[in-house]
Amino acid sequence: MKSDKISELTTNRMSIYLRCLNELADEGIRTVSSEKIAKRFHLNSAQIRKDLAYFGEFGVRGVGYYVEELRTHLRKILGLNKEHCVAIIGAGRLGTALTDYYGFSQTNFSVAALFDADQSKIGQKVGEVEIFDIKDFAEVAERDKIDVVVIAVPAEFAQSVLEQVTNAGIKAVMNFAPSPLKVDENVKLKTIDLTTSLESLSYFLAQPAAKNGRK
Amino acid sequence: MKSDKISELTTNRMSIYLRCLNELADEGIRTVSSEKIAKRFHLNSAQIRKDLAYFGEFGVRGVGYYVEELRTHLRKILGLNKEHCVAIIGAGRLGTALTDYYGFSQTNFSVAALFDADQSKIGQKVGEVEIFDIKDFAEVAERDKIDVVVIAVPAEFAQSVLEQVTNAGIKAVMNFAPSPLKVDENVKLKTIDLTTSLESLSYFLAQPAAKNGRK
DNA sequence: TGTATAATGTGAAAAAGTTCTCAAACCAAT
DNA sequence: ATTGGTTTGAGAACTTTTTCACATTATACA
Repeated sequence: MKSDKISELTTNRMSIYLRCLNELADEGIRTVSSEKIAKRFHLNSAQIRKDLAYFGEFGVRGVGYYVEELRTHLRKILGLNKEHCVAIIGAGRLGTALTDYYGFSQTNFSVAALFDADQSKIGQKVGEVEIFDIKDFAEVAERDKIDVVVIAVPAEFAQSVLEQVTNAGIKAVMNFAPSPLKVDENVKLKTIDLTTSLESLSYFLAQPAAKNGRK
Repeated sequence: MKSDKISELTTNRMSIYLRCLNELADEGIRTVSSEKIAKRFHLNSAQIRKDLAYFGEFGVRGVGYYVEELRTHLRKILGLNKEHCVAIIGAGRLGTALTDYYGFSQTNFSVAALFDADQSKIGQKVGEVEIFDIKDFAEVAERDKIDVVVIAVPAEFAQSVLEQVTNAGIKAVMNFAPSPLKVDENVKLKTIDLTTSLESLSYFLAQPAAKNGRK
């Protein structure tokens, strides 16, 4: 274990491993080898071992990993041993859909508040979640202990929203706006760029190899 | 130019470059250097040049790139010189939100159809887009020339939906289900895993360095 | 025409990420 | 105990990706 600087590729995989272990645990499996995980979930066993080893010696040689024990470690590592409160900025189609999506899921994330600039929306509710004026973000975020923000506003507003929430002390932001955002290095920004993803599919279809969409 | 095998990292960036060029073009800028693009959009100029050079010699030494010309090249490379018809499987919150999201945008992608298994939804419309029975996918996809599919169904149904659409000849799939899917190698699958993204933010918050969400 | 400045395209170096390999450690059975 | 079969953890080897450095080509202006 020498958790010097762990790459995002590794931490993303940790999340995947946790999901795999949850499935194994549900089936009552008590121990599992990296090889078995790899086979079943189409992963690479050496990579699983290497990733896990960054964080500690969780396995037992000749045996493998104890499923419950490893789950506990992974949850701890991923900071899932505490609740996270999410605010979504932008109460449009995407923002409201995400409100439900996350609220639904039995994870450690719960959507505590929605924000918008459109006065006609403010005060309304999406399920249990109230829509607040974006102007009041700092105040509401403080009160509701928001620690994660999702940006679901049009591209042209994304940068200013980002600045507003980081100024209010938010350190983790997930951005859906197709816009290149500049952010302080002590803040973690994760951009999910649907346009780029779609265009990357389009690129694939345009290659001669992919004999195109319809057969 | 030696487009042997271009990495997905490169093609994703091509999409970003196109977006940057669109912005420059809107401002009436005619030529631009890789250095100027890099400065303005927080990118790396060497990488821009290297990425572009995989596809051809688009620049002029001492001058830079002609904005309009490069845009045309990028659109062609990304297969954006033709319309793409998208089908979304799963008419839940996320699926319907995406229907609007893409429909809205002035891109080359238009959502032609929604699919669901829930009989009560079939026949209804989301905006202009009708909801069909997933059983009829092959038929409707053929008729509407669907070439891209978005999977927005619960994780447990994702694999079977994927198989159904690839059997119908679909070659490009974007998946929102947090599920490790197995796919034929002549099909391009792009998974957007919101759970993993959130947990990666959670990991960051759990690090001592990030002195946590609320200040 | 010649000189100075600008900026590409590319080979080489560096950095980052993945896979291989195997000694060490564990378990079960004799 | 000893042997044989497993499986981890980690160094080494390999692959991929990014960054550097600069020869080459273009423009502008004296």
